[in-house]
Amino acid sequence: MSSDDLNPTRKKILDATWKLLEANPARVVPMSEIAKTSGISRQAVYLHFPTRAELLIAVTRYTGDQLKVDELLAPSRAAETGEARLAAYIDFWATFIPQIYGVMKALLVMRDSDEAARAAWDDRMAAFREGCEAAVKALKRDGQLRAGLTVPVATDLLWTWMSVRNWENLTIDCGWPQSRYRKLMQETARQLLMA
Amino acid sequence: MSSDDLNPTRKKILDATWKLLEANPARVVPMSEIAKTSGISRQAVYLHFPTRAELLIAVTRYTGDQLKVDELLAPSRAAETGEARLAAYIDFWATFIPQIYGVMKALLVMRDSDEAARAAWDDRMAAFREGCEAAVKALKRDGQLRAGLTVPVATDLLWTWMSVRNWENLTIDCGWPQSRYRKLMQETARQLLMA
DNA sequence: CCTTCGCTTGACACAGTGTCAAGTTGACAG
DNA sequence: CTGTCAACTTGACACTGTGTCAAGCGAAGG
Repeated sequence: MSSDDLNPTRKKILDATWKLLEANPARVVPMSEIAKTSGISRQAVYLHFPTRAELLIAVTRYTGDQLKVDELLAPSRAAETGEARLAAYIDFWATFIPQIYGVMKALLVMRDSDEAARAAWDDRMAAFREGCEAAVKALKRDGQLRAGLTVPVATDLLWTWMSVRNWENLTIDCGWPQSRYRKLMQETARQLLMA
Repeated sequence: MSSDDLNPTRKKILDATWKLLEANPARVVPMSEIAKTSGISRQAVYLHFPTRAELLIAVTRYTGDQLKVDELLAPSRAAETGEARLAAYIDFWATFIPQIYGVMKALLVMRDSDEAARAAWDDRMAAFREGCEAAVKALKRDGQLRAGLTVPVATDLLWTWMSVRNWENLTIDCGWPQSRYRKLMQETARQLLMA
């Protein structure tokens, strides 16, 4: 869908932005630097993306398309049991986060000061949340959901526990290798949600 | 200790900043607004706090002093069993976070762009982490720590799970009332850490 | 040949941080 | 009473970054 926007200049900008954000997720990359890296004038960037927020949002969609999210999600969707679905979803997410972290972080930083960025972030998070909810519902269906947990509350828990910020906290701040993150997320999500 | 800095102008600035941050945690409050609210010229603020980061750091210390953290921590420190210590610590934290959220959020926003803010945040978080570690060690001592968890890993888990960002996520984004947050933190921390 | 589209160049307004210099005011010491 | 000093004020400035505007340029296509 959004891959139709294959305008070469636009693509150059998106690629440059992605690259810069991935290289330095914490820093707020100025538009001038994005322009320079794209090999394009600063104004041309504004011609394609009227504001910084719109550029970030477009990059978010772009990375999603490039990474073929739907394919990565297939195993989770195909899972028979709730338990398997949860495991597959966590696996997907643990693979996915590191690849989009730079872009998501940039969006997250803007979220506090920009309405459009907030909406874009919330939209992405809502999609992620749906995945969590589907897993939780599958658990519930199989009678595996821990006593005392309703579907929405369990979804909140899972969604929060697997959030980008927690990934950041555990891998970047605590220095966990990706493998440990993956393993412990599997284990702890079970502890949190299952009977 | 830092309460000795009872210089009235300084205090006015700290109070105004605290108030403004608490009133609107997300927004980046400009120095000019802090000055106006303090009833003082913008330059005078810079006379007391050379940079925005130093002001935020001072406010963080100030709020800690005002809220008598040590007193609030007493029940946790006095706990006999590991389980009681964990429960008391979570209780402390669930009471404490909402009161410092505005200030911590401001520090968190600056953390990504300012070295001093990063250091201040990390310092506060290290203190919080020590509390987590003490609780985890008490659990370990009592043989209550879940099999397969080492003290540092369990500390990372607890610390991450109880983080300011997760509080923000659950109460502000998910809309949980404070009571539910407290109750579920107690419950889930057990699930995560205990045998 | 002339238009139009996509881009460039260079200017500008605006907000916010941090700096600087000169002036005011009030307290306190001699 | 006078002089001094510290704390504060006023008003300017430089700098960075966003977003806007207007004029120009070059190549593709009617």
